[in-house]
Amino acid sequence: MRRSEGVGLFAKKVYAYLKKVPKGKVTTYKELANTIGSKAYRAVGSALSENKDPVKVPCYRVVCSDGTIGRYSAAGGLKKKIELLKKDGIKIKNGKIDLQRFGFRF
DNA sequence: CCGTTGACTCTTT
DNA sequence: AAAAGAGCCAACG
Repeated sequence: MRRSEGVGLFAKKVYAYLKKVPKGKVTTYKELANTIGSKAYRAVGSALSENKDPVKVPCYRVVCSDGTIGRYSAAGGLKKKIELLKKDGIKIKNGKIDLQRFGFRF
């Protein structure tokens, strides 16, 4: 029963696709999962929480589908995530992101 | 294999 | 607007 593919094949795909997101843009958990070919929105987030390569995998670039920041377990916490996003050139409005402008579509 | 959990999302109160 | 409920899927014990 190959329930788990080593470290989790699913997570691997998440990392791979996330790396494709251009700088200055963000993606949502839903879009990411959909691109991979699954609807495991939650699994995507869980995979990112494991985040083995924070440098290669900018998890801060992943936000909720409604534009909210979501969560950030890495150093600095949610606050740091917002800072990083702003640094990428993403404008945050009242704690929310304009997915119309910054939401990257695969 | 089953039950619980979770960086989610959608619909209904 | 905010909270609660239902649905979704992968990882873990």
